[in-house]
Amino acid sequence: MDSFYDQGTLVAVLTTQPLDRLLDYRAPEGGCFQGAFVEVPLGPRKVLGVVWGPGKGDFDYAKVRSVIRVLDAVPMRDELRSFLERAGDYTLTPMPAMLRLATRAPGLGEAPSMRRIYRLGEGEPSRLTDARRRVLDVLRDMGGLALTQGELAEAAGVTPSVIKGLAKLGAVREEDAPRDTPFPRLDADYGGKDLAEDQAKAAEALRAGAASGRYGTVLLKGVTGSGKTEVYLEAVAEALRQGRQALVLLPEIALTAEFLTRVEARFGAKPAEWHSGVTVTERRRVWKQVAQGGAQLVVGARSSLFLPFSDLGLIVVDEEHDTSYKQDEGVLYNARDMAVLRASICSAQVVLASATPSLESWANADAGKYTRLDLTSRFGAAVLPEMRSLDMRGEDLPSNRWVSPTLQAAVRARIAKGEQAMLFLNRRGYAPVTICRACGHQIGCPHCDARMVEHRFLQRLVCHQCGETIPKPETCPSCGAEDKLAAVGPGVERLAEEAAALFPEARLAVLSSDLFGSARALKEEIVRIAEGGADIVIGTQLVAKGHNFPLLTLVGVIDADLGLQGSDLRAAERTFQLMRQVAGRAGRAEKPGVALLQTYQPEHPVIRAILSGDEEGFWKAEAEERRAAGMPPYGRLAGVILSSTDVQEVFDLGNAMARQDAALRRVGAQVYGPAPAPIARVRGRHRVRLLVKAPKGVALQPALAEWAGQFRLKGELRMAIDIDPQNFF
DNA sequence: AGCACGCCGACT
DNA sequence: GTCGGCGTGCTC
Repeated sequence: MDSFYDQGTLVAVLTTQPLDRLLDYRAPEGGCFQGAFVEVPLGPRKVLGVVWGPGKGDFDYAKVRSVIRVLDAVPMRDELRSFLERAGDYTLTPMPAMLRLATRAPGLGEAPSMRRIYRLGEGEPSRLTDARRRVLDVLRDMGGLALTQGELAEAAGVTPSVIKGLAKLGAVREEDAPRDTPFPRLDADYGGKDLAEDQAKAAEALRAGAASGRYGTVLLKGVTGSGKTEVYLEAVAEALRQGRQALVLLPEIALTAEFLTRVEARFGAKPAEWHSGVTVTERRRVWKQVAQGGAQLVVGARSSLFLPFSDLGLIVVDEEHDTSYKQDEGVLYNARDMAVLRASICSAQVVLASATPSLESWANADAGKYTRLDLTSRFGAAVLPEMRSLDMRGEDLPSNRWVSPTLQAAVRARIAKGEQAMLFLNRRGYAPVTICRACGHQIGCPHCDARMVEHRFLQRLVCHQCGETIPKPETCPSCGAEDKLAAVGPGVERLAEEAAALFPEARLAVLSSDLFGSARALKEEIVRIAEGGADIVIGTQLVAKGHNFPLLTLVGVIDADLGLQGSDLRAAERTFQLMRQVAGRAGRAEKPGVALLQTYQPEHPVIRAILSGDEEGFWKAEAEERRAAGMPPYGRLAGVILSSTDVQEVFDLGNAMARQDAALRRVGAQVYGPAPAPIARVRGRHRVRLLVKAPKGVALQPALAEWAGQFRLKGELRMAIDIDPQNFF
């Protein structure tokens, strides 16, 4: 049970201000509970804080100030407090920053705001006009439910003055109701579907886990279209039956709309939604209702892991391999790992769902830490696509053309049958490089070391690193030559241009994240395509993320080699996941699909693993390589990124850090670098990277903290420590 | 994060 | 002599 502190006793308060320790305050009038959200004086300001525990009493008692007030919010539970502490320890993030993650709700402490609502009253209007009757009819149809003035006026087709008039007569009742209302109850037994045999088996295992009331992690592996979602929704249903809350994490906001519809079909109502696209009032409602138990299910982005659940019993991480679960700015955490941590603290179940699990999760299942459930058969009549490589060394293709004759013929055959074909290229824009044919100059970003990517659609050059855009120059910025700038290499926009020339009668649709102003527009386009509104779909990574295109029977992967090269230790794994997912697009409904992979290295182990469908073989080989190299998940890595506007400064600090590494050597860790980070300049800041590699099982974080703590950061210098780095830039 | 204190260069 | 640059330190 949470402790209570009487008025005047010392309490230690964690604030959202970047202080490196807790501060003592006197408990306010009326006392406060541990975990209470409070407003405290800090110098001349009032700041947000949480009562973290008893005061230490090591500060001059006369100088200790009082908590100003306890905010109107459910006190933070012990479970969330210890989650924040352990997540902060793990990621080496200062506690104030962790608290900020957990308090990202505007007006969190304000008294519940009210709004005026209208329901049917007792009185009879003296004169029943047409407009007045419509209003009363609407309210009668609501069966006692109340509406806001705006809602009522619109539903009845009247102006607000009609409602005001009825209110005066007592025919409708005016009331004040809290704005932050609970979410509609979800019915665990509302719309269950018939499950295929292996789905039913997996669902039963998940239900048993959710009913156990204990911690456990399940890796739910199922090929695209095997019905993973239906299966894990059964785990959600069980958590709801147990009276506990559930959280479903999705990697991409664009996927939530489709998912919400499925939840509604299964549980009869929409769940709470939490991501950057949600309005501020709705965010506050979600935050408060999650704490009060008025939200049973939250669907959200990684930040929803830090919501103040009153009794969280299940966390689903959908597409658990997705790299966007790793935050790469601000607090660097991996939502997949943090989900497991939070679940272990609050005795919840975790479901990691993926068609192509990360090597980490595969290894954890292999080692027996996670339970593994496999869905093998695809739902309905669909079967896995047939996959073949197209050896580009044998294809006759002019330069600046990327669709091989073999692929062209395959596309034509599909269109002729009234089916859809997809051309996949994981490169946004028109051309990745703009080069001057006179002097060889490549146009780069003025602030970063990245090349500017031509976006013909926008008629500009765009830096994919910092977002800088410039109009496409007429003359070479280096030698001044006119009309010599050439677009080199393919992007989806250019691929679309080529496809339009190759297949003039076909209807094309291009799916690239930067062609849509909003998630809604993108969603509409996806629906249009799914309904047969296009013959050829041209897309980037976006298309690999779980949309259902029933008419699609051919996927052509334009450059299967993209991503195989490079120094990224996960390049092979990523390529494997991406290729399998894209290939999984083909033939999800009744029509069997074919996936054709254009490659210059058909004998590459990754390409061969994809084609042979020997996933276990791929994982085992990849795991063996990582084990031999002492790399994650069989060893530990941490990245240190130093940045400054001054190049010399960053390298000086990097070298000093590499030299004074005694704290690291003591635990058997090694430092590599400093090296220019792969993108050595971002938004005008020079970046240098050090990599720390340690054996598995050593206490790496304390050693890193001691090591990094030796160095004082002056002026513009910044240091970010990235535990378990995913992106190697 | 803010804000105050404090120690060195160009102004009335 | 003083106004102000931002480096350093403190906030219960």
